[in-house]
Formats: sequence, structure tokens, C-alpha cells
Amino acid sequence: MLSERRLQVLRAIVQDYVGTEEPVGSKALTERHNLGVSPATVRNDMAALEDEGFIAQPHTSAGRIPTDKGYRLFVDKLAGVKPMTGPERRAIQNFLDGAVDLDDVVARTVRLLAQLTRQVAVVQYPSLTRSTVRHVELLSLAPARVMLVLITDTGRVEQRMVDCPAPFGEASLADLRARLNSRIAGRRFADVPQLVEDLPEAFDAEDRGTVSTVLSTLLETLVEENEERLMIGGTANLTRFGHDFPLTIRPVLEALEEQVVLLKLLGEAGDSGMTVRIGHENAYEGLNSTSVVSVGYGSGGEAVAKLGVVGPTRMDYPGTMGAVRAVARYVGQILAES
Amino acid sequence: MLSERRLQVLRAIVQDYVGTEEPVGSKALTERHNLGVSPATVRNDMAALEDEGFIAQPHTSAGRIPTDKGYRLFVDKLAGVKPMTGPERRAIQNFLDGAVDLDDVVARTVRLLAQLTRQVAVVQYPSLTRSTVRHVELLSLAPARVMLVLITDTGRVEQRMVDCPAPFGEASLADLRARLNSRIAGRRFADVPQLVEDLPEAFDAEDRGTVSTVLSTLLETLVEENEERLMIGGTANLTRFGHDFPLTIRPVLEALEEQVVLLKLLGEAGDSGMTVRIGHENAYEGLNSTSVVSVGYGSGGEAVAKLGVVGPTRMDYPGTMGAVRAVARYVGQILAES
DNA sequence: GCCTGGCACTCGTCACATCCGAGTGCCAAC
DNA sequence: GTTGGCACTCGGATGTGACGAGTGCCAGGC
Repeated sequence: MLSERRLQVLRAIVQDYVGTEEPVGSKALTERHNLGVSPATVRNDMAALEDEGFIAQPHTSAGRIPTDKGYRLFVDKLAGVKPMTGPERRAIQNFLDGAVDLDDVVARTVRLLAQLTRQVAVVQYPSLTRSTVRHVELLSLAPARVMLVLITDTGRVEQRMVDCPAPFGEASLADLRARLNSRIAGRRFADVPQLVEDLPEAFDAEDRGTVSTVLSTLLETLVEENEERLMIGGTANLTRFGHDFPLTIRPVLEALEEQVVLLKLLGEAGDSGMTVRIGHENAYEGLNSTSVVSVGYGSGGEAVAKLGVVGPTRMDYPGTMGAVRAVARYVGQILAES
Repeated sequence: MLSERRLQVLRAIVQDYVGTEEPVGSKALTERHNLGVSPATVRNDMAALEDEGFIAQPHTSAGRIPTDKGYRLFVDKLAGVKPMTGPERRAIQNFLDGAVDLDDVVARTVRLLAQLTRQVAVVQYPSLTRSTVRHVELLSLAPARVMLVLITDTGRVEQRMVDCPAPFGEASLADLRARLNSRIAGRRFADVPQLVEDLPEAFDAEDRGTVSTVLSTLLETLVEENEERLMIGGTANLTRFGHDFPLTIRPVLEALEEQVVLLKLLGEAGDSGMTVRIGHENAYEGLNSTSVVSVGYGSGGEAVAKLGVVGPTRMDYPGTMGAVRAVARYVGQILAES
């Protein structure tokens, strides 16, 4: 096990490197942090830390920089989550309170996160799977064409066209609408399938086909996970990434365009609490030199979606984690109110 | 006026520079294009072109590069639009045909444009202003709370919450829904205001306030230009921009995040035909070293929205214009079919 | 046993000098 | 109007040496 002081040294190295972006040497360390020991001692500690794989030197006779493993230890053991200050909290709340609809909430959240962390922000739209049905509407657009509109408690609206196997009268449509809503309004998506299972039986033989078609479209809409969307922002912050620019930034931009990748990334993160994935801990190769800080958010106590930021492994973890947590909390509040 | 050969020289310079990204000199020119004259002659022509401001030298004793003015002349007079090849056309059509809904059409269009041009693609969602109303639906969510759903002929769905000044019965709601649809279904947005003007008069005094509220929300939705959305893609292509990286790319990323800027940019472009804005011709400063190629697209003969690409002024104009035009055409077809 | 000061060594960075060659402008000749 | 020749410019690549931050190791002190 590493001695207390060695951990202090690691912490100091991480902090300095994050601040200066330059490898940090033993002398500079003792000057900027009063560790109470001489550079020589620190050198010994650094050698030990390097043996253990927590730090590395880019080339001989340069200072040390933390490795992914070093950051991991830092995040797990050495760094807290830096809480937002009072003014910051108020600013967050004010900014989010101005939102007019769900799209706007998400858009504002993205901007906010990007600004607070000065990194790339990713916000997943509140997912369908965990929310409840507020209302289902059926519109007859043509004799054998119905539009299905699904409204969720998070304010999201999904619509689908349904081509019916047979013409479907207004009366039957109204009937179906009423029965459907009385059964599933307010219920969780997961429960819907069994709630509507026997619904076709309540209809005349001639309408049964259409009812089944509509229902299966509804169920499809409910489970369609890949319909999940997300919004990203703050990509301009990528320009602050590093010196060896094009190489670093390119794969990140590519990853950000692949929503599938990002969704998977957020999905892998733990359901509760904040998740920090550092460098190579990210499965997607293009993000191997970035860290992803993510957390679930939601209206009730339950998380309906996730949000987070993507930044260089050399990031201010305490600050970033604080901002992410705070934003998630306030977004949850906003969603609960609306 | 410039002689024919000088125009040839300009064309050759543009083509070479676009290909190599390096200033082009007189000798290289005569070698790669058989102009039938010696380097010395070309030098004279180049001096003339420089006097007129069509080309410039980055520093003494380097080759010439085209100026914005030079590109302008090239685009206006010297370059055609390079048509897509047969296989390319088929690929475009196949790719777009796979789309399942409007969101998907736009998403696919963005990807396609980005891939074809290897630049940043921008696609505006089909605008509300020129489309027609397919259906309006009113849902009672609470005694004094109505949800308004507007469905357009382009398949777009907009919804708004309406808080009514007084409770509003189901019967009145059905009445309003019916009257509203019979009046405005199939009509163009621009005509809606006068079509519904006298609608409140058909209702009892107690409901009139609510009807007015609903109608004004509807009208708001119709005119809400700033609700216009767009989708961008291919930002990873920015990494191919140039050598002096962070400086160039940063403002572009910022501009791309400011949807307002982009919408204005597209809006300024001419309504019919293709628009090419080169370098400083773009009002927005951050895009001063980029060119924007945009064109309207739409289902009927009429443009309902615009799409385009943003790339370095040093771009392959004929190819880019060809791709943009082709994509716009096919997207129009897809929209018309659905 | 741990900390410390000292010391020789490494190596990347910077400043400076040099060289090379692509490209130019100009001019005299065709 | 075109061409070949020629002197000139200047950016980029290459090389050299001094500088200094940083290291590892070791012997001595607490």
C-alpha cells in the first residue's frame, strides 16, 4: 500500500498537471505545495508511484504526468466532489427555469453544462421506457389511415402513421381511443403490453384487425429504444484539448456524431450515482484519451435518462463532477414541476 | 476585361490549389495544364490577375493562391456544376429511400451530404411557414388544460399546452376541433389567421375566452419562425481544414452551435437556385474563411426549407455544388412521396 | 530506516546560422 | 505579345551549441 505522503504527492501531481498542462517535476512540486519534505524525497516517492503505474514520464528527464490509473486513484480516493457555490446554484436554476418546453429544457441543459464545465456536454432526452403514458390520441386522416400520437408524462410526444387493413369508422375510433386511454393513461410503459392484450376482443370482427394493427404500432413505439435521442453541445471546447490537435480531436468528433456510440456510453454507466470513465476505461476506442463523467437524472426519485460531459483525461474532476451533479439535480426538479 | 487565357490561368490556379492546398507557381502550372505558353508568360498573366485582386501571394517568393474574389469569378464564370454519376445517384436514392419518418429523412440527408462532400452538412427541417395544415387535434388533459397538436403535410408534428381561462367541456372541445379542421385542414399556414378570425363568435360567451386562447396559441405556433430547427453533421471533416488548426476551427464550431446564426445564414441565401457565399461574403465573422453552398428543397415545386454545406473557401466548388443540388432534389422527391 | 544534499547525466527546447530551391520580377531579344 | 535568362527574395529544412529542468544514485545525518 502507498503511504499517506505518496498519495499526497500523487494528488499534487494531478492538480498541478491539470492546471498547467505540463509534466510536473519534483522541485516544482515542493515549491507549490508545502509537503514538508525535500525534492529528493519526492523523487523517491515519484519513482515508487511510477513503479506502481500511477504516473509516467513522457520522456526521460521530463516531469511526470498521471496515467489513467493515476487519475482513477485520484478520483476514487483523493478527490471529493466540489460543490457549486451559492451564486452558481442560483444561476443554474434561473437559467433552467426559463425553459418553455421539453426541447428547450434539454437545449438549455446542454448549454449550461458546456459552459460550466468548459467541455463537451451530452444530454439524453428523457427516455420513454421508464416514463408513464399521459395520453394517447388517435386521428383519422383517411378512411384507412390513422395517426397515433403518444404523449408522455415528461412532455414528450411521439407520433406514428398506421395503415389499417380495413376502413375504420369514426365511432370505432372514438371507442378505441376511450378504452385505450382509460386503461393505460398514467401507467408505466412496461405495464402497457399486458393492459391492452385483450383489447381487440371488445371489438366487432371487422374492426379487430385494425385494432390489433394500431396496438402493435403503439407497442413498437413504446419499446423502440433506438429512438432514443440526445443533444450535444460545447464542441468548440474541444479546441482547448491539447497541442497535438487534429489527432486528438478527430476521433472525438466522430464519436460525438455517432449517437449510437454515445448512447451506449451513457447506457453503460451505472444507474445510480455518478460514473467516471477515464481514458482507456471507455470501450470506444476514439474516446481513449478522454474521460466521461455521467449521471442519471429524472423527475421522481428515479432516473429517466442520463447526462454528462466528455473532456480530456486531464480535467478538473472535482469541479466537473460537482457541475454535472448539480445540473442533473436541477433538471430533475424542472421535469418534476412541469 | 480579362483575356481568355488569363481566365484559363485563374481556373488552373484554383483547381491546383484546391487539389494540393499549396500556393501554385508559374512553372508548376505550365507543367500540369498544357496552356501552350511558357512560364514567363503565365507570370505576366499572374501579375495582372494579382493587380485585379483575383489572386494573392501569401509571402513574396511563394506561389499564388486565389482570393475570395478569385473564387467568386471562378464560381460565376469558370466552373460548371459537376453532375453526379449514375452510381452516385442510385446510392443517394437508395440511402434516402430507407428513411422511416421525417426525423430520419433529415438525419440521413445530413449524413449523406457530409459524406459526399466531405464537409460539414447543414439541413433545415422543413419549415412550417410554407406548408399546409393536415390536421389539428385538441386534447383535454384537465378541465382547464388543453393540448394542441398540429400536424403538417410534411409530417411534422408540433404540440403546445394551452391553459384555458375557464373550464372547457368535452362537447365544446369536440365542436371546436371539428370547426377548426373543416376550416383550415389542407390550407396554407399563411391563410390560417383570416380563416379562423371569426371563429370565437360561433361559441357561447363562456367558452369564447378559451377559444380565443386556443386560437392565438395556434397562430403563435404557425408563425414561430425561431422554432425552426436544423441538424448538422460531418463536423469531423473540419479536421481536414488546414494546418493552422485551432484558430480556424474554433469559430466555425461556435457558429455551428449557434443555430440562430446558421438559420440566418441559410435564410439569407436566395430562395431559388443555388447560393454560394465565399469567405467574407458571409455576414457572420466566424465563417469568414469558409464558404457556404446552400439550396432550397421542397416537396412540390416550392422550397420549404434549405440545406447546404460549410467548408473551407478552398473547396471543390463544382463537385460540392453538384452534390448539394442532387441531394436537395432527391430529398424533395422523398418528401413529396410521403 | 528514512530523509537530505550533492552530483553527474540525459535530453528536449530554443536561438542562431546556414543552405537550398521554388518562385518572382524585370529585361532584352525574338 | 511571347520567350529565355538572370539576379533576387525568402520560407523551410537542417545543423549546432548552450541552457536548464529534471532525473537517478549515493553517501551522510537524524
